[in-house]
Amino acid sequence: MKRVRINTMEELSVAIGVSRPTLSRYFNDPKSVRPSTAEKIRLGLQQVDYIPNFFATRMNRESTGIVGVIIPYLHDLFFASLLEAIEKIGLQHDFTILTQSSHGDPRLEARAVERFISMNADAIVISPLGMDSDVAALELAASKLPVVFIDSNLPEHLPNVDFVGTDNRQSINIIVDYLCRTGTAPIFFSMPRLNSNSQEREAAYVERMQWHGLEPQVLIHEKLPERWSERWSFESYAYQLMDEYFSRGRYTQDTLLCVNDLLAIGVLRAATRHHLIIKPSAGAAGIRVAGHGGYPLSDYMTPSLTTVAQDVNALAGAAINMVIERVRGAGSSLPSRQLFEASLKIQESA
Amino acid sequence: MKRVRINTMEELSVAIGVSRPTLSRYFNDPKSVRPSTAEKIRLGLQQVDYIPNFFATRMNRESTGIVGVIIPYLHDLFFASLLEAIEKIGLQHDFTILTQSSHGDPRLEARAVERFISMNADAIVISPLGMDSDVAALELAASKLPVVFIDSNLPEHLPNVDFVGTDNRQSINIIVDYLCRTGTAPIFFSMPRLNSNSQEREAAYVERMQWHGLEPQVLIHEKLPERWSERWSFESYAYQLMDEYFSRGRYTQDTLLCVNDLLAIGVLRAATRHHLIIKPSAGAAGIRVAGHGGYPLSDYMTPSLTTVAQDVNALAGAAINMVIERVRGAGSSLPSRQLFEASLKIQESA
DNA sequence: TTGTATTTTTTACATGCGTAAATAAAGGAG
DNA sequence: CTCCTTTATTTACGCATGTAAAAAATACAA
Repeated sequence: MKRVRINTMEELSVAIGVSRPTLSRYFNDPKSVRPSTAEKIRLGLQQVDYIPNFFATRMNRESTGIVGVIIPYLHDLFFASLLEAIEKIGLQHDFTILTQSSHGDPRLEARAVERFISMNADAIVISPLGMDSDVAALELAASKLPVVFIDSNLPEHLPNVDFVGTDNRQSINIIVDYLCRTGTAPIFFSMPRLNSNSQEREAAYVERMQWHGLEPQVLIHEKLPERWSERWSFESYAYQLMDEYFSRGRYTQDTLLCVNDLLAIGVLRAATRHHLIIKPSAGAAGIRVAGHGGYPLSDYMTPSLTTVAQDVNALAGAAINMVIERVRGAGSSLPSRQLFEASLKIQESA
Repeated sequence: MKRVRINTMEELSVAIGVSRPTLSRYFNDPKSVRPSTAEKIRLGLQQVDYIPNFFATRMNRESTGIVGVIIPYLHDLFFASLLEAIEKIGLQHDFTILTQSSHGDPRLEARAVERFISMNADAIVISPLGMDSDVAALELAASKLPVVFIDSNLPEHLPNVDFVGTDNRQSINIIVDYLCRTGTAPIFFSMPRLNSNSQEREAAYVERMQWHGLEPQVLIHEKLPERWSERWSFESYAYQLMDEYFSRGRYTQDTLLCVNDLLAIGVLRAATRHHLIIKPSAGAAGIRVAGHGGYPLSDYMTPSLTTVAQDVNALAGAAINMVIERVRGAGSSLPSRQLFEASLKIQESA
């Protein structure tokens, strides 16, 4: 900790003996002032405690360097790892990453969007809630600054919005193919009123099953919890539902392909509680469970979860690259849509 | 979405027909203008798209309403749930919660602290990295605004910093007592160079074991991963270490009390991979595993994890209350230190 | 040495809004 | 209807910095 407490650049300028604008230029690019001046400032800064005001530095500036990130839910490790990847890559590009969680609530999502607009953020990277998102707020945002959807999309595709996500058709195909090849045909387990991914994956599942000449079977309950937060508690939802089914002896010898890993974790837990035989050897009867997403803790489940892993780093990198392109570029290019392949992760559960 | 695009309050004032300062007062408190004027403004706002500039509104204001939250690590669900609790409670008190993750890196932590100083945040709520934290940066922060440590503390207690945490002595006592009562005495499994909690818990463990007249036994490896991010990957660290031990037949019939739940999850996974008998019935030989923290997914492990659950909501609520007190109050009161009890959560693993 | 071209630095204004002080309007009593 | 009190609105200034334009300093050649 240094000695003198300096609060404004004005104070600093008299303390060091250069004009305030010169300091301003130095902070934005030390090479934009004469080397002797830069050295003088550098030495002066070592004697004092000075931190430029965040708001003032961003008030009258063409680019704030802020990238706002909005995710639906913090306690889903998929989003946590996605966010970490975005933060790390964004940091490398000298962006200031600010994050808001919508807590599964569309009103909070809309508020977060407005907050980033009000900050003149360079761009917004958002994993939208989906069905329930406030489309008007997102449209307003897209009309004012670059918006990149990541991982999930809105039902009605917005113009002027870029998209980075996983190729659900590819990912579902490889997991369906694997499951069909190694045992009974999978039943697709989903949740209603989610985002674009759940719909896309279900459609891809149905299509691929028909391609195999098999009858698609979708397990989905229309009844949803009332509260937003519970609506996104996949694992507990799946556990409760399957616990009931298993008690009645249903689905105990089937292969369940879950729309995401958290659902699969809930299913797994229900299955182990009911002492069901998981991933039976050839010929024997038992249940198999597969997920989708590549949840960070899937390796630590017992049995470890067979899934298709999304490439979080690729998604994050692509999103930041799109932001850079929009910020640098003329901004008149068409909205881009970038899909990444997922990789099959065969473990113990299927 | 509305019609007219309005960018500044100035534009809005001519559009509605009241002066700009009147609008400013209306936004800060609609009741501070005449009802007829308020109604006029309200109607006018429905015709336009206007979002006040975030920076400008916080520039020349006594209180910014911003509470900065800094957590070490996003992909630890304990911190994720802590953060969610803080955000929700903070929101109820009309604070603007901004979050930064230090990604386990003390330089990023220091940068986050400086960022919130530069924003004139009303307060900082931080779960410090601990040993590796930049003390100077935190001291500087504490000299400028209220700082509340949550969950973990620094080795050297800073003056002027409030603390909200779990009563480690109480939590360790109840889990040690339970384990001693129901089977072999626990071995304490920890990681070196963590935060204050690991030291406190170890000390509490040693003390309680001696109180029971038992020999304390601590399992700890001094070798740590080089990279910050890996240093905080508890589950993989624990898995690798215990996998090796189990291969050599060590600890396969002991009771392991882990300093946190993620370590326990790693241990559990190693144990199930080695087909060890977990939580043996009375008399039989086998391993028991207990954690500490109340990790959200501990119910979904197989076997489900026996642990002591920290009260995340209580911690978050107390932290926000301290912030409110510091902001409202004269601010001259002594630093407070508030500890919460944890509750024993007996499940399948011990 | 002087004049010109090329940096650097400074002066002056801008950013969008909060807020104290000054002014105007409304309300009520006589 | 007039005057005074109370409340509401406006004028004027401030916040901490960025940045274009003007002024000064430097560099270099003749």
